[in-house]
Amino acid sequence: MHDDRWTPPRIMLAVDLVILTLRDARLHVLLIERGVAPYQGTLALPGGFLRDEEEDIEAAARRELSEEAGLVDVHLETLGVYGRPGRDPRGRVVSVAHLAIAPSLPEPIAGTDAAGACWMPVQEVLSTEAELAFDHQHIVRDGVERARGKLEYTALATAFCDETFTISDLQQVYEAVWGVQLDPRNFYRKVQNAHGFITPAGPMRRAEKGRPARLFKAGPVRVLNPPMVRSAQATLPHSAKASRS
Amino acid sequence: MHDDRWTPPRIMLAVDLVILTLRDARLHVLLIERGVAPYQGTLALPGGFLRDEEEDIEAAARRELSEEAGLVDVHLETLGVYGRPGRDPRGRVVSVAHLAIAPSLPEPIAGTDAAGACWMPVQEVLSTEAELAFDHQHIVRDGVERARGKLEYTALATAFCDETFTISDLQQVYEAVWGVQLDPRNFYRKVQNAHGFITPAGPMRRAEKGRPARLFKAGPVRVLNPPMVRSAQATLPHSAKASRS
DNA sequence: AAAATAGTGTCTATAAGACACTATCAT
DNA sequence: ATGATAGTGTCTTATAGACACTATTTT
Repeated sequence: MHDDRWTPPRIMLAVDLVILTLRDARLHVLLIERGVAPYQGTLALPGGFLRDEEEDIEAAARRELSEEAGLVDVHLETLGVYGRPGRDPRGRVVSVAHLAIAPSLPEPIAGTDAAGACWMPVQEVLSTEAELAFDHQHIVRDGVERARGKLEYTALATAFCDETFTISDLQQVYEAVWGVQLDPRNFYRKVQNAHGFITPAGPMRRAEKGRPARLFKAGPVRVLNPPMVRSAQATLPHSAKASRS
Repeated sequence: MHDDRWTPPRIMLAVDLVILTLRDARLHVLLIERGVAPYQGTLALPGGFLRDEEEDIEAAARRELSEEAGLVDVHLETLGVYGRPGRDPRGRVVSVAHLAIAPSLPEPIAGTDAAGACWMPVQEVLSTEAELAFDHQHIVRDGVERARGKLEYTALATAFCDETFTISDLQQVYEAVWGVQLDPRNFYRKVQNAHGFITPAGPMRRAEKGRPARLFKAGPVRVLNPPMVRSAQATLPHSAKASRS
């Protein structure tokens, strides 16, 4: 079928990171201004090549997460493979994209590298045309889609929160990621009924403006049952809908 | 931070295929007996290296699908990346696993290559220890998990069926992939209520033993609403459960 | 007291699961 | 007629969404 001397082609393997977080109730993604060609000066996802032939892919992703964003111990999962020929002018580069979820952080970045790192609202990234380097806008879109879907049937939302959080903190996550408004009363009930989703974190409380809320921490369960269905209606209590009757 | 002459390592990229189908109401996966080292003589997933540096990854997967299984025009999606160092004794090989779903086929294989190809019940593959080459058992497990999950909220089940099919054909898919038994009456209602899941295919029918059934074809919708929830109970009408009362 | 957020309860529509019943074929 | 599979209807229970109401804080 083919030449006996044939050997497989060698390609370059990169990891890219879609790092999502919440900043003032809006979903943001971490972008870095590229310092070198190609796409010098253009915004791009943090990432880089495998360091050597022995490095594990997830280890490389965690290394970039630490080097470029100063993040450790955050949720990290494989998002997909992006390897279309021609996506990188340097040659055949196949990138393994990862999705990372970080709790809200005060600083834009506390990392070591990456002077030009910034948190950018996802909405802006996805609405603009040809703003990001490579196929990174497409990767961001896929990452956000993944997060939206997993919020429904897994406990991923807690990855956006600090160690302890209130139920409205959690609601803000759902509202920001899904881009909808939810009824706090029904949300409260659904979260409580999802067995193992959240567990009380001591009798502590926290205040600021209204009645102090109970604190919770992530529960033991990763798959929600019943799931937090994102059904058709966005539950804007009784507004909008335009005039109808 | 690093040497100016540093260049990224070059790795070998492979594609592997988890091809699932139904054979006499059981879920099967296509395996091939390896003809060359490493793992010569061991069962493995069909797959192979990228042919050249220009070949697109999905194109390579479709090529292997055709060469090794004789399949064209079947459902194909990326499953994941398997690149742990040491998984292949030939060096650093990163494999992009794909999930393919084929309708029931009479022949074991009609392909060109692959003399030693065979359909193997998934249950056997997953229950045996260290039976498959490389990390392929793990990949099969992930592929089956993916299929199980997607059956719930997408129209993937129709990919297991021929162009036209009956509702019990579809039910067999769910029962085989999930490994449960479902009530035909409730299944009928749920499938019909999932808007756009299936559409009638002419006034044609088909018979064999009982009353002829209506024929349907895959509908336009890819995401099911409402989903086909695989809830806790397996709905074995009124059997088993062991003696209890 | 007023404003604001936290948390509970109640009502209604919808969907899931259990299962009786009717329909249409081959033999 | 009988057996087998297809398809419909009905009942009960659980859950989603709408929303009234109570609780606990700050100002």
